[in-house]
Amino acid sequence: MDPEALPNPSFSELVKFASGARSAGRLLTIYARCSVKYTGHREGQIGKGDRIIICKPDGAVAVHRPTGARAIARQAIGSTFETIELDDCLRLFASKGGTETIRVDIFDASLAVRCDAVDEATLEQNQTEEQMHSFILSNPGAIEDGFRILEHERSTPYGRIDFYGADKDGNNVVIEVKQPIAKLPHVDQLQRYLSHYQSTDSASVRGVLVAPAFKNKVKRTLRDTDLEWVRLNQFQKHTTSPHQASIDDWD
Amino acid sequence: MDPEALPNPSFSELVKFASGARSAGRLLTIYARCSVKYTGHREGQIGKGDRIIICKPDGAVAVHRPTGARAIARQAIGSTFETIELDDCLRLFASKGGTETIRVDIFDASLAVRCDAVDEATLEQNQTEEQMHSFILSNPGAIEDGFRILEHERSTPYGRIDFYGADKDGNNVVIEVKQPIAKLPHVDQLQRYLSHYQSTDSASVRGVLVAPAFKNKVKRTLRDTDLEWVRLNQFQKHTTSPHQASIDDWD
DNA sequence: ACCTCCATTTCGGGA
DNA sequence: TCCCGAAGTGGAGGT
Repeated sequence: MDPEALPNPSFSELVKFASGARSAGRLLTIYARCSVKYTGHREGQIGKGDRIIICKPDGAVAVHRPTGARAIARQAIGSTFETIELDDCLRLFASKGGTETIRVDIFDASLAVRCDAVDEATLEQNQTEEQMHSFILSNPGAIEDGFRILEHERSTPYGRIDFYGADKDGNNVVIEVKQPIAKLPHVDQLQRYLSHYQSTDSASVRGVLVAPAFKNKVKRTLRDTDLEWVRLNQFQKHTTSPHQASIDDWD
Repeated sequence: MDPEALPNPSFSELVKFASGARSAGRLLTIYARCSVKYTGHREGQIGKGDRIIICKPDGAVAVHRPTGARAIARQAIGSTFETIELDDCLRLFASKGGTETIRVDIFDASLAVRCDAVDEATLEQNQTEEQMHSFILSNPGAIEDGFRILEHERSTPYGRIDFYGADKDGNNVVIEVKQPIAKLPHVDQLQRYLSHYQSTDSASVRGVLVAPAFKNKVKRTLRDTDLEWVRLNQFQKHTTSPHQASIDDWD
């Protein structure tokens, strides 16, 4: 990654360092006491504190505080980037589309690092809803005996239905799939889809929520509203794993 | 922030450096070629690539790729942290509650940095739902003439209602507030609250969605289901701002 | 101390 | 390009 570190940079050194990183397409990180202000769908600001500012070659910016899993502020991919030296601070400014902006005022920079970074790998995820969809497509009988899929991802004025199908008696069935656990808003979603058919179709349409796990309140609500559920526990997360994950798990 | 940088560390140097950072409550960042694997509600993995690994004193971990506004993997606050030297890699392992784990296998570390970081500032945000709540509390008439608030944040078996009140004719009203724009799931939420009162109360209860903006589909759905909406455009984001934000905006 | 529910934001896919 | 849904964290409040 060939990192260059610049300790205790002056503002003018940092401006040069940053612009060098940008033009070379390098990843830039700055360790500094700074304040942040941003605009966009939301506006917000935060006073001075010690933070790590990451400026990525694709225009994304992330500012991390010393606490919390998430960045305190960020800027989307494709932003353009400026630096300007003011009286008491060095201002980093990134904007996208004119209204989405982030402004980082650096009062005291302790370290700047720029490096190359190549990352071609793609993330693979398990226990996703998409995997449940694939499984159901191949095994419609897992929903119930005789279930047939009529349409996958069917569009309606009230949103896209995961599966539209029919049971062995010819009733139509709306299936909503959830991962990792079905909650109250998911019951609402199923209700919304059903309300479409109940207003347009005369025939009865069944609604089924499919998930590896259900909150108790969800089962009760489903019962109260004449909806059904199917538990596909092969997609359950490993709470009952034979052993806890540990650093020694080899792979 | 008193940063220490350790360029091209060996695995054993890095182990020592990391454990020193941890015991001193310092913020640690590692620039390295690594692969990541995590478990929790979801499981996932990503192959080798150049990334920045941030290990925070509160136990949070974030791994950033050279692209994208978000971290590719993260671990929540309160995790405990181990490092172990294996044959071909240095393994960082953080876990919380036994099932939520992240494992970073470092194959080639280019730089490690540890530093102090103090950040006492609190984030101030505009255009939040909470601000709309305050406004409505002070100006219930903004909902409609004669509207009275009976209860703010009223708990029900189906969730917490933003405002429960009464109109000038004595009808009860359920208010659901949304920022920055009301979407279909928010209509569902309002319906869910209303279904509670429609099953328990004999009197009619009105449902009103309040937001600075509404999707067209939302207005149509509200009309179809005999619900109402109120637009509070003073909380609208500044699309029509007199000037674009720029680096020269002073404050 | 855990659980539940909700606000919030980004990302990806489809229209 | 816009719209919608999936996904994951944090925080507040209740048990």
